[in-house]
Amino acid sequence: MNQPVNLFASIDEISRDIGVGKDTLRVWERRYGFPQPIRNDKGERSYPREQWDRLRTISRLLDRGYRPGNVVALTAAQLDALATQEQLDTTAVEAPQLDALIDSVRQGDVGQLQQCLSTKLQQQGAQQFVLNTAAPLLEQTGNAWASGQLPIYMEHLITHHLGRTLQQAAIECQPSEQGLQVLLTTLPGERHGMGLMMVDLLLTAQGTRTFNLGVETPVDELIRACEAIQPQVLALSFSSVQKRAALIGQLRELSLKIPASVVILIGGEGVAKLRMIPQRIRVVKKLDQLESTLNAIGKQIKNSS
Amino acid sequence: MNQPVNLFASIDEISRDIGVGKDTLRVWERRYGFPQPIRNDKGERSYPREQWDRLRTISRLLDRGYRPGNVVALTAAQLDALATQEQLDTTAVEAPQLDALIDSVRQGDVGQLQQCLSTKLQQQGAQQFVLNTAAPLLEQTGNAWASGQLPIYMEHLITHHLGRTLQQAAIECQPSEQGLQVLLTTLPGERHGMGLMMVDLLLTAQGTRTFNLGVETPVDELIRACEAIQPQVLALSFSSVQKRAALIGQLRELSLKIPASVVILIGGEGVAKLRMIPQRIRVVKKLDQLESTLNAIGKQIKNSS
DNA sequence: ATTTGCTTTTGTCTAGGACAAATGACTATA
DNA sequence: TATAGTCATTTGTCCTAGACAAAAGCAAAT
Repeated sequence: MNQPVNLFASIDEISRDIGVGKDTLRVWERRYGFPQPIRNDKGERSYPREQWDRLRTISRLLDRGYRPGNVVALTAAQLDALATQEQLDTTAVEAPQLDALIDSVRQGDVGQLQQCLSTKLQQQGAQQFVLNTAAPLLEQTGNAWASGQLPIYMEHLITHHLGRTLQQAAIECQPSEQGLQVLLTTLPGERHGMGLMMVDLLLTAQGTRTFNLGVETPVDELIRACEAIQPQVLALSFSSVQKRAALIGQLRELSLKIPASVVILIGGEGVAKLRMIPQRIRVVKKLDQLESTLNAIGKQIKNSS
Repeated sequence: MNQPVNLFASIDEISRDIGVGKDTLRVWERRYGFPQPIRNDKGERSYPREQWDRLRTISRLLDRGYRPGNVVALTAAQLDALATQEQLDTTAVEAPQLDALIDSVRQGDVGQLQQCLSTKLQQQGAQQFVLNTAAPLLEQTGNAWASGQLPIYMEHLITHHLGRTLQQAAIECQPSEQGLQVLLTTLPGERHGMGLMMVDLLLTAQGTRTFNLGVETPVDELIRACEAIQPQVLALSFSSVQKRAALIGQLRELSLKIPASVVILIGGEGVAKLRMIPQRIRVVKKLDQLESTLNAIGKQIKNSS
């Protein structure tokens, strides 16, 4: 009764679920011998549940910087060992409380989640809420999902309510009329909007006026948006970077074509390892550095004007 | 200065932007002779801006029920003729006001947009706001984008603020403790969450308690979610249906494996043409029928208990 | 400690074939 | 007139196997 319902999944489902291209899945099979799906009557790949789970773990490890050649071919046991080790390494400060939160969702009590988030928001204020609750909760949830402890629908549920709370908080902030104007988005390929919303709230709470374009704005559109809105800062969020080359290219294009008066800011876990970043682009490696960075920019602009 | 910046786009960009698979793009080229991208120095397809625009129009027409064989090979002029015709057919009631709204965004005045949405929400109340403003605005925006009148970043901007307004409205509603509980999501492949949010607000405004799982919840996860949350109603939203077969299959699976006590509700533009829908699934073809349908369900459940 | 060059790894693209599901047109039945 | 059944056509997705450039790792030299 509580068994997984779909024992097998198509390459399309797998690809979407773990965020790895179909071509890549096929080439892994060719090169590393894993995954090794059975074929259905049409000759199409059909991935058993167990391989699906394993691929999910692999995908997570790749996000952490491991390389396919070193993890794709590992046995399930080796993989789990690595995964738990990784997870321990990054356990957050407020872990127990967040675990309790996730547990409440696990038991079907969504009201509890919503209420708890609101309470924490009240207690901590917007900025601390983002740094101490929202970000770690997201991380924790992701870990729980990756290790199969949390079904994806619960991750959805948590994400949704977290987003809701963030947005509400942002609406309640009164942006000062004369503060900085920040244009906020992600580049094509980055579908995670959560980081965006956290940044949005952080900035809004600080009195900055934000224009959140949502996810995946094409570069040329972004350039046009800058011309139309004329912000002082353009902030881009990256959760994980798959195509470093494309990204660098896009950044370079931006740095050439965006008016020099606009400060370009990039941040998120995905940019930590990047090199070859064009000069004028400033990197914010951690969320808690955002505020000070922005203050610095504010002063800088004030002085120069 | 106001010219498009990227004169050429890769197959990946095109595919993501217009929502058509890469394989499909290649096979269109083979079969219909369009698009006919030039090749870059690596031999890869490189789509000129003009073909990109044309593909976007085509994609829109396909959503309206046209078939590839009949529209992909058309000349740009023929295509435009068809598109404008289609657009005229569906012009909404409150069009002029909405056009003004879109115009304000076009001129870079986002504050105006946000404020206008809030005002309309206050004036009309949640339900009328969804029916008369949100839904038509989305439609109108989509049309403007498809015909190239509105850059995609503006569509993003509008969508974002609309979503924000909807969520805020939903938060302000007080769900009655004893009303219906509705689980809300989309199936994998349907990435449009806007319909979801509109439905969420409509229901919440009505006193229903909603659990919004966000987009693309896999079927088996959905089944588990139903077991955990035990809602009275499961509502699924579809904006456009690409793979009818897969959808019907998923619906059938749901109808078999979801407890019989749960009413399954599907709605959205995508389901209007569906046949072969399993008996127990109820279809809501238009947003304004949602309220009465849900009331009926509420009574039905009350009587039977 | 940073730059330069070399080797291996890795993701994505290409071509053309195949096939089942979906659609549309046509026919036969109530 | 409407509904159900049959057949041909249309259409999206998957397949194989090869190719290649960009990224990452590593070593040597500045």
